[in-house]
Amino acid sequence: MPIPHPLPPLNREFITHFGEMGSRWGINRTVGQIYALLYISSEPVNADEIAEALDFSRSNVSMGLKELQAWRLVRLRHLPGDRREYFEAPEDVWEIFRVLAEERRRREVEPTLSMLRSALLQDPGSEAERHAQARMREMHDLIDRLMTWFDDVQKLSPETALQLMGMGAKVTRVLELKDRLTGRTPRPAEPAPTGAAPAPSRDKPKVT
Amino acid sequence: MPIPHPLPPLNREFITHFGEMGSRWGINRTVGQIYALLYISSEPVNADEIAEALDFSRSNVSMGLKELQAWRLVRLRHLPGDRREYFEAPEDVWEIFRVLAEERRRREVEPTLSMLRSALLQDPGSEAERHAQARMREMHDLIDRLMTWFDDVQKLSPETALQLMGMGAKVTRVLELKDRLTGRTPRPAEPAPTGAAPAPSRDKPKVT
DNA sequence: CATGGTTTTCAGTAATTACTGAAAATTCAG
DNA sequence: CTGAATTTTCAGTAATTACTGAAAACCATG
Repeated sequence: MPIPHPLPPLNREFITHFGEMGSRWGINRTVGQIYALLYISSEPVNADEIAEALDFSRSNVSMGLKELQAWRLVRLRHLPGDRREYFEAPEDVWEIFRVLAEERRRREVEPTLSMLRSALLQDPGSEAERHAQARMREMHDLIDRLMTWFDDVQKLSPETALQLMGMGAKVTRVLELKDRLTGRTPRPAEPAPTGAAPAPSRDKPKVT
Repeated sequence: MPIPHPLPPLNREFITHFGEMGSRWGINRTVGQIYALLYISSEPVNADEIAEALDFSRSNVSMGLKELQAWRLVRLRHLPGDRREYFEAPEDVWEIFRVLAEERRRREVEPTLSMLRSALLQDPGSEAERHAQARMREMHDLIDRLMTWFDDVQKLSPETALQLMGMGAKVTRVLELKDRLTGRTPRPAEPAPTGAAPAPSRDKPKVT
């Protein structure tokens, strides 16, 4: 079943919206639209169909697909008896979200962490630099924690991850209980590793 | 203590990097740089100092600051005996992260959810629309869950939130245990509310 | 309420980013 | 191999976004 032309209003609306959103998140509008189209299609789509449906030039579509492949967001398929390449988005939305986050991390977060780490190794030649470093350390530590946490969640199966989120604030009761048992009141920014605590902090080499 | 001019190399490097990063996340480069400057400054800074330090026109700085205020990322201060306005970033990185996320949610995520919800209410006039709707529902549900979860975390104190993340995968042991107790093996995408389960799923009106 | 200091606005321009068509490269069936 | 089908590249151009200087608006003080 080919892509209807023109696109039905619902599909059109979705695609337009995601083009818009893409551009707000630093992804170019046409790439966003192409992905939206793939996402809502019930079967793989080839480049010509995309160009037709969205009224982009063939070369624009080619570039967009290249970009999406670089982001590992599309699967490439070949239909028997057809030389053209067909593209599709993963079935599972959570998978898409995961890959997107992974890729952004690789491209943007990791370089930022490196930059911060290297800045923290230099010795400050002035008060301005000393203070800047202190701030950078705070930022580094937050990002680092967020990433470690994200690693953990990422390893979970989609179901477990969603379930975990479903628990939300509930989980904190465990923490409150733990705090009461180990007899301290939540205060310091540092997890303050309590010897007897059931969840000793991870021993990532901490830049200090 | 005024901003040194030219900026010391460490500070310069940090600022440049964040300008770059900003643009990759859909925030214009100069706004990113201005914020980086504020972030690493040990005291409030006025617009002229920013223009001087970064070599931007005064009007460009004015627009950048306006933007940052709209994002609620800067505090405005007045120093006694000085008519000019001084700006500063919050002390706490987690607070910055939180506000940023909140604001992006308000501006981009909520409109997307609305769009999806409204699309899901229409009745599909074709098979293409019917399938598109099914995909939209999946996306809606994922975003909705992520947001509910984020709400919960956001309510936590910074310390507790970081602590929670520090636990990471550990938390899942609780889930595994619970699954074993309630005698099911993680499988369905839906949390499948078990009557006796300690954490019954939230009852947000589900678009269906 | 006039004045100098300060911030904001905005039309014009510069810089960047996106898009296109034509041509080159690739791929594969015969 | 050859050539038709398909995809990619890329130089040129269009569209968008960012930035500036000059002027307007604002505002605290004498």
